[in-house]
Amino acid sequence: MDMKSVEEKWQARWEKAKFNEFDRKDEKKEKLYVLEMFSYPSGAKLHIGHWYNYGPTDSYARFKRMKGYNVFQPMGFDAFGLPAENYAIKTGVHPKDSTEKNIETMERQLKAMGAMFDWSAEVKTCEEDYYKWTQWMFLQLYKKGLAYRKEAPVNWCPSCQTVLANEQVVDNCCERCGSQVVRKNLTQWFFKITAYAEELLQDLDTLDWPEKTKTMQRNWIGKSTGCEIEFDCESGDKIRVFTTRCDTVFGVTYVVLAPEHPLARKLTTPDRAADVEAYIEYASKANEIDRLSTTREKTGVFTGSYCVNPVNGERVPVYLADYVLCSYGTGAVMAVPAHDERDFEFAKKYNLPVRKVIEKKGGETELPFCEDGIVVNSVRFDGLSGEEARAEIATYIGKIGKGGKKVNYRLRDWLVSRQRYWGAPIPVVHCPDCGAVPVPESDLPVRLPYDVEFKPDGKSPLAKHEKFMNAVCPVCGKAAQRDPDTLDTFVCSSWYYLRYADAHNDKAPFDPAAVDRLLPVDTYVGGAEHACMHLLYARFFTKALRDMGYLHFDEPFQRLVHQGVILGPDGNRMSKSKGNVVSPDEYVSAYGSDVFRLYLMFGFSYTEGGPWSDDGIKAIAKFLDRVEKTVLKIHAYGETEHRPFGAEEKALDYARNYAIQRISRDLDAFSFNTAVARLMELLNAVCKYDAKEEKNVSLLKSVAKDFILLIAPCAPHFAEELWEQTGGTGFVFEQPYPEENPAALVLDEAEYAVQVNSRMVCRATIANGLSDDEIRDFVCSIPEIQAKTDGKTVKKCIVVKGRLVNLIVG
RNA sequence: GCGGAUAUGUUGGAAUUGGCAGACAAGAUGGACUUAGAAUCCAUUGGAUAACACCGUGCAGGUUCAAAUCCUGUUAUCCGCACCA
Repeated sequence: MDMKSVEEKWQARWEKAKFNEFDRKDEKKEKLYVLEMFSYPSGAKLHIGHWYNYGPTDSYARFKRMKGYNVFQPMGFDAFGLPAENYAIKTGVHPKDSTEKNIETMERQLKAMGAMFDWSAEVKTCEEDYYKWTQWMFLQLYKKGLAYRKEAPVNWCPSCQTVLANEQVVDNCCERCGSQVVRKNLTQWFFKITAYAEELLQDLDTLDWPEKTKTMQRNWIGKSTGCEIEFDCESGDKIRVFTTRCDTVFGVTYVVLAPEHPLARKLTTPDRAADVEAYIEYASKANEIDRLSTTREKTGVFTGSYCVNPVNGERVPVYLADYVLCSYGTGAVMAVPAHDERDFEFAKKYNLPVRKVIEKKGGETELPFCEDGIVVNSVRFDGLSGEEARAEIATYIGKIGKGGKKVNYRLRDWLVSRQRYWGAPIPVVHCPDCGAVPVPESDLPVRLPYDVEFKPDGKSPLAKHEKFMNAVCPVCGKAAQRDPDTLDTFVCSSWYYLRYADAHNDKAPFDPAAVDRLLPVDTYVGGAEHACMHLLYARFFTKALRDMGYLHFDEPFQRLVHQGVILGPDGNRMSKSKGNVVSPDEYVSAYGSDVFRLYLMFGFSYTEGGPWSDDGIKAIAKFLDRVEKTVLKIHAYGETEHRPFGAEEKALDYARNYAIQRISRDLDAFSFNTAVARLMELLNAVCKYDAKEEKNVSLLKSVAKDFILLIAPCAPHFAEELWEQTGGTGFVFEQPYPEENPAALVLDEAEYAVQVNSRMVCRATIANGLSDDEIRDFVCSIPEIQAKTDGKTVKKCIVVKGRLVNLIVG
C-alpha cells in the first residue's frame, strides 16, 4: 500500500466531511472529552514526544468513537513563553514572528499525523482573542480577593541587569555571562491558591489519576497539623513560630529567623550589625534546594537579641540561619536541638545548649532523638506521650494567649508576575493616588505592543515602551503607569481546556452552557512533569471559577494518564546540546504515519517510555503488509462454504473474540503495546487457519472484517483504505467496534499446571465444570503425578480454577 | 537534601494483580525458495547439562502451599522541587 497517497486521500475525505469536528447537535450519544496537553511551539517541528503523546491517545479517542461516544478532541498552542523571547534576544527575530511560524509548521505536521483533532476549536494563547480572557481571569480573581501584591525575591544577574528564570541559573551563576546571581526583592502579583489548599487536597480522592501523581500533589500541598507559638522579644516585637512538635517546647534553647524575615534587621543589635549584614548578603546567594539540604553545613549568625519562651519564661537568643525558609510557615522556628537533627547540628556548631525533654520509651535516649517518646523536664506535662503532650500544650498555649493549634501547608501562593515581554500583560494600572487599579473589563485586552526592545538592560521590555506604559487611571483619570510585567504562562494554560468548548466567543471567555455540555475533561493525557504545577493550577482555576458561579463542577480532569518520556538512543533525555535528538520526520516519510504511530504504540510501555531505538519499526511495516495481503486474499474468496463449523473453526472464533475482549480492555487502559500484540496474535491465528486446504469461508470473511475494525483506531488511514477495498461503505470509523460474543469465549476444557509440593510436574487438560474434589481425583490418576505421590498422603489440594492444581503431600 | 518512580532473556517489553516467568516482537542460529537476498516462508532460541536433577525477575533477608508481584533492609538509575513549559 502506498501509505503517503493513502494518508492524503483519507485526510482530505475526513476534512471534507468535517468528520473530526465534534457534533454539537448530537444529544443522544454520550460526550467524551479527550484532551492532550497542548503544544508549546518552541522548536519549529514536532518531536517524538509530541507524536508519542498524541498518536496513541488519538487511537484511544478513535476507539471510543467507534464504541459510540461523541468524542471531542481539540488541539491548540501554549504560545507565550521564555524560549521565544530568548531566541529573540539571540537572533533579533520577534517572538510573535517566530512563534507564528512555528505554529504554522506544527499545525501542518499535526494534520499530517492524521489525528482526529477538531481544528474548529483551535486555541492559541498568544492571540488577542485569547489573552484578553486570560486578563479577564486575572480581574475576576482580583475581584474575588484571590490576587494580591507582595514582595518576593527574583534571581537577579547584576551584570546582565536582568531577572533570570531558575532554568537560566546554573550553579548559582547566570547561564549567559557566568556572574553570580543574587536574590532581589520586587513587588509582584500572587494568586491565593493557598485559600484552596484544603479542598485541593481533599478532592484528590475523587479523581481517577495515577496514584503517584496524587501522592506528589499531596506532598506538594504538604498539610501539617501543629501549633503556632508567640515568643515576645525584649524589643517588644513578637516572633511567631510554627511547629509540629510543641511537645518539645520546654527544650527550646534558641529561636531562628530566616535571613529574609522582616524582623531580621530590626532585632539586630548595633554591635552585631556588620556580621548580620554579611550573613544576609551571603544567604541571598544560595538557592532553596541547597538551603534545604540536610547535609549542607549549617550556617547562621546571632542577632544580639533575646526573646522569651512563653511556657517557662526562659530568655533564649535569636539567630538567623538559612536553613529556615521565609516561604514556609512563619519564616521562624523554635529550635530544640535535643529533638531535631538540624537544630542539633546548629547548636553543636555554635555552642548552644541542648536540653532533653523527650525520653525514649524503654531504652537509652540518644540525642538528637527525633521520634515520639515520654515528656520529661517539662513541669506539669511530664510523663505524657507525644500525642497527649501536643494536644495539652497547644491548648495551654492558647489559654495563655500565645498562639495555639494551627494547620499549616507547604503550598505557597502562586507568583504570577514575570519581568518579561512575551506573555499576557497584567491588566493593572498604577496610579500615584489610587495605587494599583485593575483595568476595567470593557478596556480589555491590554494589548501587547509589537515594537519593543528585548535586549536586557535592567528594565522589563514593556517598562521601556512609553506608549504602552502611559495610561490613565480608571478611577481618578490622572496620568498613571501600566504594570510592566506579564503573566506566568501557567495562567494561560490554567483555563485553555474551558476555552476549547467555546473557542470563538467574543463576548465572554466561554458560554457556561457550552462548558456544561463538554466539561469536565474525561481523559487528560500529558507528561508527569506537570504533576505539581500545571495540574494544580488548573484545578485551582476551576474551583475559583466555580465559586464565582461560572462553572458547575469541582474538578477539570476526571481521568489523567501520563505518557512516559522517549529518551535519546543513549538513554539520556533528548537535547540539542547532547546531540541525541531523533526526529520523527524521516521515519514518517519512509514508513508513513500509521506505521510510525503503531510502532510507538507497540515498542514502549506507554506510561514508561524509554530510550529510542528503531529496531522494530520494520517489523511493524511488515505486519501491516501481512494484514493487507491476508485480508485482500480472504476478500477475494468465493462465497462457497467448504467446511462446517468444527473444532478448528471454534478455535478461530475463540481467537477472534479473545482478541476483541483484550484489545478493548487494553485500549481503555492505555496499554497499547499489548493491544497491538493481540492484533498480531489474531493475524497469526487467521493465517494459520487460512493455510488449511479446506476452510469455512464465511467465518474467515467475518473475522477479516472484524480485523479491519479492530485495527482501525491504531492504523486509521490503512484501515479506511482496506475497508473501502473490501467493499465497505462510508468511513470505517462510522462502524461500531466489534463486541465479543461471550459464548465463544467459553471453552469446554482448560489446561492446568499440576504441581506437587509447589513444584511443577506436568500440564493437564481438564474439563470445565468439575468440582475441586473431582479435579483432585483426576489429577491423582495421572501417571506422572502418581509417581511423585506414591506412598505418600495428600494432605492438601489447592485448586485455582482454570489455571493450577497444587498437591501438598508428605 | 526532600518528594515521586523504575530495575524481568542479547534487546523492546508481557504476566489475568499472589497461581505455568519470558506473551507479542526484535536480534541471532539453522533450513527452504532463488542467479542473488537487507525479500518471503519454516524451525530453534532464559542459563546450565549428554540428558535429567537444577538455577533464574538489581542485591540480602522474610511472609506464604505458592512471590517478578506482599513486607523489611539495601544498591543503582531516572523525574520533579515552585521563573522551562
